[in-house]
Amino acid sequence: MGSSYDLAANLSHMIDDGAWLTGERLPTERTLAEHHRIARNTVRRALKLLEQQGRLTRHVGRGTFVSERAIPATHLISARMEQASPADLLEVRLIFEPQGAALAAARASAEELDTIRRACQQTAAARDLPAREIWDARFHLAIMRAAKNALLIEYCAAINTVRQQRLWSRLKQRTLTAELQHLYDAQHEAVFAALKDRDAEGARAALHQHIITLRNKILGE
Amino acid sequence: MGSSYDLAANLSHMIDDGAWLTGERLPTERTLAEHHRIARNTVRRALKLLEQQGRLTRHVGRGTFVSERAIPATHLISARMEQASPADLLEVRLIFEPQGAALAAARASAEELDTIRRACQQTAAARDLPAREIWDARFHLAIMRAAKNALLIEYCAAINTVRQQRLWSRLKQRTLTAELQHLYDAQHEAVFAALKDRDAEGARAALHQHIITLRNKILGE
DNA sequence: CATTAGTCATCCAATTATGAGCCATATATA
DNA sequence: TATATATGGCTCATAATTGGATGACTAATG
Repeated sequence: MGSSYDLAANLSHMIDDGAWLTGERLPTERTLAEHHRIARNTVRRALKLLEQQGRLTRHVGRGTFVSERAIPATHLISARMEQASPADLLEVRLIFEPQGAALAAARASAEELDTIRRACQQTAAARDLPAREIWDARFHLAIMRAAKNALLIEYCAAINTVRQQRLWSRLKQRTLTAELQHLYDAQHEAVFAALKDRDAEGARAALHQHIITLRNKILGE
Repeated sequence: MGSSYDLAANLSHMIDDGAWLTGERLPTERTLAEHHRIARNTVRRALKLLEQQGRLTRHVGRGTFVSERAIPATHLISARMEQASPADLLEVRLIFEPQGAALAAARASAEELDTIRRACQQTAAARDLPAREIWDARFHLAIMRAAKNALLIEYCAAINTVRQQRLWSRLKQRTLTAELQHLYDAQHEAVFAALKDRDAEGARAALHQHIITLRNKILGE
Protein backbone atom coordinates (compact mmCIF):
# COMPACT_ATOMS: atom_id res chain seq x y z
CA MET A 1 0.00 0.00 0.00
CA GLY A 2 0.99 3.54 -0.53
CA SER A 3 3.02 2.98 -3.64
CA SER A 4 2.92 5.36 -6.55
CA TYR A 5 1.51 2.56 -8.70
CA ASP A 6 -1.43 2.04 -6.39
CA LEU A 7 -2.14 5.76 -6.22
CA ALA A 8 -1.95 6.03 -10.00
CA ALA A 9 -4.43 3.17 -10.40
CA ASN A 10 -6.65 4.73 -7.77
CA LEU A 11 -6.76 8.12 -9.39
CA SER A 12 -7.21 6.58 -12.81
CA HIS A 13 -10.28 4.70 -11.62
CA MET A 14 -11.66 7.79 -9.95
CA ILE A 15 -11.29 9.73 -13.18
CA ASP A 16 -13.07 6.93 -15.00
CA ASP A 17 -15.85 7.12 -12.47
CA GLY A 18 -16.19 10.81 -13.11
CA ALA A 19 -14.84 12.00 -9.77
CA TRP A 20 -13.26 14.75 -11.83
CA LEU A 21 -14.57 15.41 -15.30
CA THR A 22 -12.39 16.47 -18.20
CA GLY A 23 -10.82 19.85 -17.63
CA GLU A 24 -11.40 19.82 -13.90
CA ARG A 25 -8.61 20.40 -11.43
CA LEU A 26 -7.43 17.67 -9.10
CA PRO A 27 -6.38 18.36 -5.50
CA THR A 28 -2.88 19.74 -5.11
CA GLU A 29 0.05 17.40 -4.74
CA ARG A 30 0.46 18.43 -1.13
CA THR A 31 -3.21 17.78 -0.41
CA LEU A 32 -3.13 14.37 -2.06
CA ALA A 33 0.01 13.50 -0.11
CA GLU A 34 -1.53 14.50 3.19
CA HIS A 35 -4.85 12.82 2.43
CA HIS A 36 -3.28 9.52 1.37
CA ARG A 37 -0.60 9.81 4.05
CA ILE A 38 2.26 9.39 1.63
CA ALA A 39 5.18 11.58 0.68
CA ARG A 40 4.69 14.29 -1.87
CA ASN A 41 7.42 12.78 -4.03
CA THR A 42 5.39 9.60 -4.25
CA VAL A 43 2.34 11.54 -5.31
CA ARG A 44 4.45 13.25 -7.93
CA ARG A 45 5.60 9.90 -9.30
CA ALA A 46 2.01 8.72 -9.61
CA LEU A 47 0.93 11.94 -11.31
CA LYS A 48 3.89 11.64 -13.66
CA LEU A 49 2.66 8.19 -14.70
CA LEU A 50 -0.82 9.49 -15.42
CA GLU A 51 0.60 12.48 -17.25
CA GLN A 52 2.67 10.18 -19.47
CA GLN A 53 -0.49 8.20 -20.18
CA GLY A 54 -2.12 11.42 -21.32
CA ARG A 55 -4.73 11.34 -18.60
CA LEU A 56 -3.53 14.52 -16.89
CA THR A 57 -1.89 17.83 -17.68
CA ARG A 58 0.03 19.85 -15.09
CA HIS A 59 0.87 23.55 -14.91
CA VAL A 60 3.13 25.25 -12.41
CA GLY A 61 1.24 27.63 -10.18
CA ARG A 62 -2.13 26.47 -11.52
CA GLY A 63 -2.60 22.82 -10.71
CA THR A 64 -3.24 19.38 -12.18
CA PHE A 65 -6.08 18.89 -14.64
CA VAL A 66 -7.86 15.97 -16.27
CA SER A 67 -6.94 15.93 -19.93
CA GLU A 68 -9.48 17.18 -22.42
CA ARG A 69 -8.99 14.31 -24.79
CA ALA A 70 -9.41 11.09 -22.84
CA ILE A 71 -8.65 8.56 -25.55
CA PRO A 72 -7.83 5.48 -23.49
CA ALA A 73 -11.16 5.68 -21.69
CA THR A 74 -12.77 3.40 -24.28
CA HIS A 75 -10.52 0.52 -23.33
CA LEU A 76 -11.15 1.03 -19.67
CA ILE A 77 -14.87 1.19 -20.15
CA SER A 78 -15.16 -2.14 -21.85
CA ALA A 79 -12.50 -3.71 -19.67
CA ARG A 80 -14.50 -2.91 -16.59
CA MET A 81 -17.78 -3.79 -18.23
CA GLU A 82 -16.42 -7.27 -18.73
CA GLN A 83 -16.20 -7.66 -15.01
CA ALA A 84 -19.88 -7.09 -14.51
CA SER A 85 -21.80 -9.95 -12.95
CA PRO A 86 -24.44 -11.93 -14.87
CA ALA A 87 -27.02 -10.39 -12.55
CA ASP A 88 -25.88 -6.89 -13.53
CA LEU A 89 -25.96 -7.85 -17.17
CA LEU A 90 -29.49 -9.21 -17.09
CA GLU A 91 -30.65 -6.23 -15.11
CA VAL A 92 -29.50 -3.73 -17.72
CA ARG A 93 -30.73 -5.88 -20.56
CA LEU A 94 -34.12 -5.81 -18.92
CA ILE A 95 -33.92 -2.04 -18.83
CA PHE A 96 -32.69 -1.38 -22.36
CA GLU A 97 -33.85 -4.07 -24.70
CA PRO A 98 -37.64 -3.99 -24.28
CA GLN A 99 -37.60 -0.21 -24.85
CA GLY A 100 -35.32 -0.70 -27.83
CA ALA A 101 -37.75 -3.23 -29.26
CA ALA A 102 -40.59 -0.74 -28.89
CA LEU A 103 -38.60 1.83 -30.86
CA ALA A 104 -37.67 -0.77 -33.44
CA ALA A 105 -41.32 -1.62 -34.00
CA ALA A 106 -41.89 1.94 -35.16
CA ARG A 107 -38.67 2.45 -37.07
CA ALA A 108 -37.51 -0.84 -38.60
CA SER A 109 -37.19 -0.94 -42.37
CA ALA A 110 -38.27 -3.94 -44.41
CA GLU A 111 -34.65 -5.02 -44.83
CA GLU A 112 -34.00 -4.73 -41.12
CA LEU A 113 -37.06 -6.82 -40.34
CA ASP A 114 -35.75 -9.39 -42.77
CA THR A 115 -32.37 -9.41 -41.04
CA ILE A 116 -34.08 -9.91 -37.70
CA ARG A 117 -36.17 -12.73 -39.09
CA ARG A 118 -33.13 -14.49 -40.51
CA ALA A 119 -31.21 -14.17 -37.25
CA CYS A 120 -34.22 -15.62 -35.47
CA GLN A 121 -34.34 -18.60 -37.82
CA GLN A 122 -30.59 -19.19 -37.70
CA THR A 123 -30.64 -19.22 -33.92
CA ALA A 124 -33.26 -21.94 -33.91
CA ALA A 125 -31.43 -23.87 -36.63
CA ALA A 126 -28.00 -23.71 -35.02
CA ARG A 127 -26.53 -27.15 -34.46
CA ASP A 128 -24.15 -26.41 -31.61
CA LEU A 129 -24.15 -24.04 -28.69
CA PRO A 130 -21.47 -21.62 -29.88
CA ALA A 131 -23.27 -21.12 -33.18
CA ARG A 132 -26.52 -20.61 -31.32
CA GLU A 133 -24.93 -18.00 -29.07
CA ILE A 134 -23.58 -16.09 -32.03
CA TRP A 135 -26.90 -15.96 -33.83
CA ASP A 136 -28.74 -15.15 -30.64
CA ALA A 137 -26.45 -12.17 -30.06
CA ARG A 138 -26.97 -11.10 -33.67
CA PHE A 139 -30.73 -11.33 -33.25
CA HIS A 140 -30.72 -8.95 -30.31
CA LEU A 141 -28.25 -6.61 -31.98
CA ALA A 142 -30.34 -6.51 -35.13
CA ILE A 143 -33.32 -5.30 -33.13
CA MET A 144 -31.28 -2.52 -31.54
CA ARG A 145 -29.99 -1.56 -35.00
CA ALA A 146 -33.56 -1.28 -36.18
CA ALA A 147 -34.25 1.11 -33.31
CA LYS A 148 -31.88 3.48 -35.14
CA ASN A 149 -30.22 4.90 -32.06
CA ALA A 150 -26.41 4.95 -32.25
CA LEU A 151 -26.03 4.72 -28.48
CA LEU A 152 -28.35 1.74 -28.20
CA ILE A 153 -26.42 -0.07 -30.91
CA GLU A 154 -23.09 0.53 -29.21
CA TYR A 155 -24.55 -0.50 -25.90
CA CYS A 156 -25.82 -3.78 -27.33
CA ALA A 157 -22.48 -4.47 -29.03
CA ALA A 158 -20.76 -3.96 -25.69
CA ILE A 159 -23.24 -6.26 -24.01
CA ASN A 160 -22.51 -8.90 -26.59
CA THR A 161 -18.81 -8.86 -25.78
CA VAL A 162 -19.66 -9.28 -22.13
CA ARG A 163 -21.90 -12.19 -23.01
CA GLN A 164 -18.95 -14.01 -24.51
CA GLN A 165 -17.04 -14.05 -21.25
CA ARG A 166 -16.26 -17.38 -19.71
CA LEU A 167 -18.36 -17.04 -16.61
CA TRP A 168 -21.39 -16.08 -18.62
CA SER A 169 -21.02 -18.88 -21.15
CA ARG A 170 -20.61 -21.44 -18.42
CA LEU A 171 -23.73 -20.22 -16.65
CA LYS A 172 -25.75 -20.39 -19.81
CA GLN A 173 -24.46 -23.83 -20.81
CA ARG A 174 -25.30 -25.21 -17.43
CA THR A 175 -28.98 -24.42 -17.73
CA LEU A 176 -29.72 -24.75 -21.43
CA THR A 177 -31.85 -27.82 -22.04
CA ALA A 178 -33.52 -28.74 -25.33
CA GLU A 179 -36.98 -27.69 -24.21
CA LEU A 180 -35.61 -24.41 -22.91
CA GLN A 181 -34.11 -23.79 -26.33
CA HIS A 182 -37.54 -24.26 -27.87
CA LEU A 183 -39.03 -21.84 -25.38
CA TYR A 184 -36.41 -19.23 -26.22
CA ASP A 185 -36.98 -19.75 -29.93
CA ALA A 186 -40.71 -19.27 -29.50
CA GLN A 187 -40.12 -16.08 -27.53
CA HIS A 188 -37.80 -14.78 -30.25
CA GLU A 189 -40.50 -15.42 -32.80
CA ALA A 190 -43.04 -13.61 -30.68
CA VAL A 191 -40.77 -10.58 -30.58
CA PHE A 192 -40.31 -10.69 -34.33
CA ALA A 193 -44.04 -11.08 -34.95
CA ALA A 194 -44.78 -7.97 -32.90
CA LEU A 195 -42.07 -6.01 -34.73
CA LYS A 196 -43.47 -7.08 -38.07
CA ASP A 197 -46.93 -5.94 -37.00
CA ARG A 198 -45.51 -2.57 -35.89
CA ASP A 199 -46.83 -3.36 -32.43
CA ALA A 200 -44.55 -1.37 -30.13
CA GLU A 201 -46.23 -2.43 -26.90
CA GLY A 202 -46.32 -6.06 -28.02
CA ALA A 203 -42.63 -6.02 -28.93
CA ARG A 204 -41.72 -4.45 -25.61
CA ALA A 205 -43.76 -6.98 -23.67
CA ALA A 206 -42.45 -9.95 -25.65
CA LEU A 207 -38.78 -9.03 -25.19
CA HIS A 208 -39.41 -8.17 -21.56
CA GLN A 209 -40.88 -11.61 -21.01
CA HIS A 210 -37.96 -13.23 -22.82
CA ILE A 211 -35.34 -11.58 -20.64
CA ILE A 212 -37.33 -12.29 -17.50
CA THR A 213 -37.33 -15.96 -18.49
CA LEU A 214 -33.59 -15.82 -19.15
CA ARG A 215 -32.98 -14.27 -15.78
CA ASN A 216 -35.06 -16.80 -13.93
CA LYS A 217 -33.40 -19.74 -15.64
CA ILE A 218 -29.83 -18.48 -15.42
CA LEU A 219 -29.83 -16.98 -11.95
CA GLY A 220 -32.30 -19.44 -10.50
CA GLU A 221 -35.87 -18.50 -9.79
CA MET B 1 -3.15 -27.51 -1.93
CA GLY B 2 -0.22 -25.30 -1.45
CA SER B 3 1.71 -26.36 -4.50
CA SER B 4 3.16 -23.84 -6.89
CA TYR B 5 1.01 -25.28 -9.66
CA ASP B 6 -2.18 -24.70 -7.70
CA LEU B 7 -1.17 -21.14 -6.93
CA ALA B 8 -0.31 -20.52 -10.57
CA ALA B 9 -3.72 -21.81 -11.68
CA ASN B 10 -5.36 -19.77 -8.94
CA LEU B 11 -3.71 -16.53 -9.92
CA SER B 12 -4.34 -17.23 -13.58
CA HIS B 13 -8.07 -17.54 -12.93
CA MET B 14 -8.09 -14.44 -10.79
CA ILE B 15 -6.47 -12.50 -13.61
CA ASP B 16 -9.10 -13.86 -16.00
CA ASP B 17 -11.81 -12.78 -13.62
CA GLY B 18 -10.38 -9.30 -13.57
CA ALA B 19 -8.97 -9.27 -10.05
CA TRP B 20 -6.12 -7.27 -11.58
CA LEU B 21 -6.50 -5.56 -14.93
CA THR B 22 -3.73 -5.43 -17.50
CA GLY B 23 -0.85 -3.32 -16.31
CA GLU B 24 -1.89 -3.46 -12.69
CA ARG B 25 0.49 -4.58 -9.98
CA LEU B 26 -0.02 -7.80 -8.08
CA PRO B 27 0.71 -8.14 -4.37
CA THR B 28 4.36 -8.67 -3.47
CA GLU B 29 5.78 -12.15 -3.28
CA ARG B 30 6.06 -11.82 0.48
CA THR B 31 2.43 -10.75 0.75
CA LEU B 32 1.20 -13.59 -1.43
CA ALA B 33 3.23 -16.06 0.59
CA GLU B 34 1.83 -14.84 3.88
CA HIS B 35 -1.72 -14.66 2.55
CA HIS B 36 -1.68 -18.17 1.07
CA ARG B 37 0.36 -19.48 3.99
CA ILE B 38 3.06 -20.92 1.83
CA ALA B 39 6.76 -20.25 1.50
CA ARG B 40 7.98 -17.40 -0.62
CA ASN B 41 10.01 -19.78 -2.75
CA THR B 42 6.82 -21.57 -3.71
CA VAL B 43 5.20 -18.29 -4.67
CA ARG B 44 8.24 -17.49 -6.75
CA ARG B 45 7.96 -20.78 -8.61
CA ALA B 46 4.30 -20.09 -9.41
CA LEU B 47 5.07 -16.56 -10.57
CA LYS B 48 7.88 -17.90 -12.70
CA LEU B 49 5.42 -20.23 -14.44
CA LEU B 50 3.03 -17.39 -15.17
CA GLU B 51 5.90 -15.21 -16.33
CA GLN B 52 6.97 -17.93 -18.77
CA GLN B 53 3.39 -18.12 -20.03
CA GLY B 54 3.55 -14.41 -20.72
CA ARG B 55 0.80 -13.57 -18.25
CA LEU B 56 3.09 -11.56 -15.95
CA THR B 57 6.15 -9.37 -16.07
CA ARG B 58 8.40 -8.86 -13.05
CA HIS B 59 10.86 -6.11 -12.17
CA VAL B 60 13.24 -5.97 -9.24
CA GLY B 61 12.28 -3.23 -6.83
CA ARG B 62 9.05 -2.48 -8.68
CA GLY B 63 6.82 -5.51 -8.46
CA THR B 64 4.87 -8.02 -10.52
CA PHE B 65 2.50 -6.77 -13.21
CA VAL B 66 -0.21 -8.26 -15.39
CA SER B 67 0.98 -8.31 -18.98
CA GLU B 68 -0.65 -6.10 -21.53
CA ARG B 69 -2.68 -8.11 -23.98
CA ALA B 70 -4.13 -7.24 -27.34
CA ILE B 71 -7.45 -5.49 -27.05
CA PRO B 72 -10.11 -6.85 -29.43
CA ALA B 73 -11.38 -4.58 -32.17
CA THR B 74 -14.88 -4.68 -30.72
CA HIS B 75 -13.79 -2.30 -28.01
CA LEU B 76 -13.95 0.94 -29.92
CA ILE B 77 -17.14 1.68 -28.13
CA SER B 78 -17.22 5.25 -27.00
CA ALA B 79 -15.39 6.58 -30.05
CA ARG B 80 -18.48 5.78 -32.05
CA MET B 81 -20.75 6.77 -29.22
CA GLU B 82 -19.44 10.29 -29.51
CA GLN B 83 -20.99 10.55 -32.92
CA ALA B 84 -24.45 10.01 -31.54
CA SER B 85 -26.96 12.82 -31.94
CA PRO B 86 -28.46 14.73 -29.00
CA ALA B 87 -31.78 13.11 -29.86
CA ASP B 88 -30.21 9.65 -29.55
CA LEU B 89 -28.60 10.61 -26.29
CA LEU B 90 -31.79 11.88 -24.70
CA GLU B 91 -33.71 8.87 -25.95
CA VAL B 92 -31.29 6.50 -24.28
CA ARG B 93 -31.18 8.53 -21.09
CA LEU B 94 -34.94 8.37 -20.98
CA ILE B 95 -34.71 4.60 -21.20
CA PHE B 96 -32.19 3.80 -18.51
CA GLU B 97 -31.94 6.66 -16.03
CA PRO B 98 -35.44 6.44 -14.57
CA GLN B 99 -35.01 2.69 -14.11
CA GLY B 100 -31.61 3.27 -12.55
CA ALA B 101 -33.17 5.75 -10.13
CA ALA B 102 -35.76 3.17 -9.13
CA LEU B 103 -32.98 0.69 -8.34
CA ALA B 104 -31.05 3.37 -6.49
CA ALA B 105 -34.03 4.11 -4.28
CA ALA B 106 -33.83 0.55 -3.01
CA ARG B 107 -30.08 0.16 -2.85
CA ALA B 108 -28.46 3.51 -2.02
CA SER B 109 -26.40 3.69 1.16
CA ALA B 110 -26.50 6.67 3.49
CA GLU B 111 -23.17 7.90 2.11
CA GLU B 112 -24.35 7.56 -1.45
CA LEU B 113 -27.48 9.52 -0.66
CA ASP B 114 -25.28 12.19 0.86
CA THR B 115 -23.12 12.31 -2.27
CA ILE B 116 -26.24 12.70 -4.39
CA ARG B 117 -27.54 15.45 -2.15
CA ARG B 118 -24.28 17.34 -2.32
CA ALA B 119 -24.14 17.07 -6.10
CA CYS B 120 -27.69 18.36 -6.22
CA GLN B 121 -26.81 21.38 -4.07
CA GLN B 122 -23.60 22.11 -5.95
CA THR B 123 -25.45 22.06 -9.26
CA ALA B 124 -27.85 24.69 -8.00
CA ALA B 125 -25.03 26.72 -6.44
CA ALA B 126 -22.75 26.66 -9.50
CA ARG B 127 -21.85 30.13 -10.63
CA ASP B 128 -21.07 29.46 -14.28
CA LEU B 129 -22.36 27.03 -16.86
CA PRO B 130 -19.32 24.72 -17.08
CA ALA B 131 -19.37 24.22 -13.32
CA ARG B 132 -23.07 23.57 -13.47
CA GLU B 133 -22.63 20.98 -16.21
CA ILE B 134 -19.96 19.20 -14.22
CA TRP B 135 -22.06 18.93 -11.10
CA ASP B 136 -25.12 18.00 -13.10
CA ALA B 137 -23.25 15.12 -14.71
CA ARG B 138 -22.00 14.09 -11.29
CA PHE B 139 -25.49 14.14 -9.89
CA HIS B 140 -26.76 11.74 -12.50
CA LEU B 141 -23.71 9.51 -12.20
CA ALA B 142 -24.03 9.38 -8.42
CA ILE B 143 -27.55 8.03 -8.79
CA MET B 144 -26.43 5.31 -11.18
CA ARG B 145 -23.63 4.45 -8.80
CA ALA B 146 -26.14 4.04 -6.03
CA ALA B 147 -28.02 1.60 -8.26
CA LYS B 148 -24.99 -0.66 -7.80
CA ASN B 149 -24.93 -2.08 -11.30
CA ALA B 150 -21.47 -2.01 -12.87
CA LEU B 151 -22.84 -1.79 -16.41
CA LEU B 152 -25.15 1.08 -15.61
CA ILE B 153 -22.28 2.99 -14.03
CA GLU B 154 -20.01 2.45 -17.00
CA TYR B 155 -22.75 3.38 -19.39
CA CYS B 156 -23.58 6.56 -17.53
CA ALA B 157 -19.90 7.49 -17.41
CA ALA B 158 -19.73 7.00 -21.17
CA ILE B 159 -22.84 9.11 -21.60
CA ASN B 160 -21.19 11.85 -19.55
CA THR B 161 -18.24 11.99 -21.91
CA VAL B 162 -20.65 12.32 -24.81
CA ARG B 163 -22.42 15.11 -22.97
CA GLN B 164 -19.23 17.11 -22.95
CA GLN B 165 -19.01 17.23 -26.69
CA ARG B 166 -19.19 20.67 -28.23
CA LEU B 167 -22.43 20.18 -30.09
CA TRP B 168 -24.17 19.10 -26.95
CA SER B 169 -22.84 21.95 -24.83
CA ARG B 170 -23.83 24.53 -27.39
CA LEU B 171 -27.32 23.11 -27.60
CA LYS B 172 -27.73 23.26 -23.89
CA GLN B 173 -26.29 26.77 -23.55
CA ARG B 174 -28.64 28.06 -26.20
CA THR B 175 -31.71 27.12 -24.23
CA LEU B 176 -30.67 27.46 -20.61
CA THR B 177 -32.40 30.45 -19.05
CA ALA B 178 -32.37 31.33 -15.37
CA GLU B 179 -35.92 30.15 -14.77
CA LEU B 180 -35.18 26.91 -16.60
CA GLN B 181 -32.22 26.38 -14.27
CA HIS B 182 -34.53 26.73 -11.31
CA LEU B 183 -36.93 24.24 -12.84
CA TYR B 184 -34.11 21.74 -13.35
CA ASP B 185 -32.88 22.30 -9.80
CA ALA B 186 -36.34 21.67 -8.44
CA GLN B 187 -36.62 18.48 -10.49
CA HIS B 188 -33.25 17.31 -9.18
CA GLU B 189 -34.44 17.90 -5.66
CA ALA B 190 -37.61 15.96 -6.36
CA VAL B 191 -35.51 13.00 -7.50
CA PHE B 192 -33.35 13.20 -4.42
CA ALA B 193 -36.36 13.47 -2.13
CA ALA B 194 -37.85 10.31 -3.61
CA LEU B 195 -34.52 8.48 -3.28
CA LYS B 196 -34.23 9.56 0.33
CA ASP B 197 -37.73 8.28 1.02
CA ARG B 198 -36.87 4.95 -0.65
CA ASP B 199 -39.70 5.63 -3.06
CA ALA B 200 -38.70 3.69 -6.18
CA GLU B 201 -41.73 4.63 -8.23
CA GLY B 202 -41.44 8.27 -7.22
CA ALA B 203 -37.77 8.40 -8.14
CA ARG B 204 -38.46 6.78 -11.48
CA ALA B 205 -41.27 9.22 -12.24
CA ALA B 206 -39.30 12.26 -11.11
CA LEU B 207 -36.26 11.47 -13.21
CA HIS B 208 -38.47 10.54 -16.15
CA GLN B 209 -40.17 13.91 -15.94
CA HIS B 210 -36.80 15.66 -15.70
CA ILE B 211 -35.44 14.08 -18.84
CA ILE B 212 -38.70 14.66 -20.68
CA THR B 213 -38.38 18.34 -19.80
CA LEU B 214 -34.77 18.35 -20.95
CA ARG B 215 -35.73 16.78 -24.24
CA ASN B 216 -38.54 19.20 -24.88
CA LYS B 217 -36.41 22.21 -24.12
CA ILE B 218 -33.31 21.11 -25.97
CA LEU B 219 -34.84 19.56 -29.04
CA GLY B 220 -37.84 21.87 -29.17
CA GLU B 221 -41.30 20.75 -28.17
C1' DC C 1 18.49 -44.44 -2.15
C1' DA C 2 17.55 -40.68 -5.45
C1' DT C 3 14.26 -37.34 -6.84
C1' DT C 4 11.18 -33.78 -6.23
C1' DA C 5 8.89 -30.14 -3.98
C1' DG C 6 8.24 -27.30 0.03
C1' DT C 7 10.08 -24.49 4.12
C1' DC C 8 13.12 -21.36 6.35
C1' DA C 9 16.72 -18.15 6.52
C1' DT C 10 19.92 -14.95 4.55
C1' DC C 11 22.00 -11.81 1.50
C1' DC C 12 22.06 -8.97 -2.94
C1' DA C 13 20.69 -5.45 -6.38
C1' DA C 14 17.25 -2.50 -8.35
C1' DT C 15 13.69 0.47 -7.38
C1' DT C 16 10.80 3.13 -4.72
C1' DA C 17 9.48 5.97 -0.55
C1' DT C 18 10.48 9.56 2.73
C1' DG C 19 11.44 14.10 4.38
C1' DA C 20 13.32 18.41 3.76
C1' DG C 21 14.38 22.30 1.30
C1' DC C 22 14.49 25.56 -2.56
C1' DC C 23 13.01 27.31 -7.21
C1' DA C 24 9.71 29.13 -10.94
C1' DT C 25 5.33 30.33 -12.28
C1' DA C 26 0.60 31.72 -11.68
C1' DT C 27 -3.00 33.75 -8.96
C1' DA C 28 -4.91 36.46 -5.25
C1' DT C 29 -4.55 40.41 -2.25
C1' DA C 30 -3.31 44.94 -0.49
C1' DT D 1 1.64 48.10 -9.07
C1' DA D 2 3.77 45.59 -5.51
C1' DT D 3 3.49 41.88 -2.27
C1' DA D 4 1.90 37.53 -0.55
C1' DT D 5 0.25 32.99 -1.30
C1' DA D 6 -0.38 28.72 -3.73
C1' DT D 7 1.23 25.30 -6.83
C1' DG D 8 4.03 22.34 -9.66
C1' DG D 9 9.27 21.30 -10.70
C1' DC D 10 13.40 19.71 -8.81
C1' DT D 11 17.34 17.82 -5.95
C1' DC D 12 19.52 15.20 -2.27
C1' DA D 13 20.50 11.84 1.46
C1' DT D 14 18.59 8.16 3.79
C1' DA D 15 15.39 4.40 4.67
C1' DA D 16 12.22 0.88 3.13
C1' DT D 17 10.47 -2.17 -0.28
C1' DT D 18 10.84 -5.78 -3.76
C1' DG D 19 12.26 -9.39 -6.92
C1' DG D 20 16.64 -12.44 -7.59
C1' DA D 21 19.43 -15.96 -5.80
C1' DT D 22 21.46 -19.45 -2.78
C1' DG D 23 22.02 -23.10 0.73
C1' DA D 24 20.45 -26.23 4.55
C1' DC D 25 16.81 -28.92 6.08
C1' DT D 26 12.36 -31.81 5.84
C1' DA D 27 8.79 -34.77 3.83
C1' DA D 28 6.77 -37.55 0.45
C1' DT D 29 7.35 -40.77 -3.41
C1' DG D 30 8.88 -44.46 -6.29
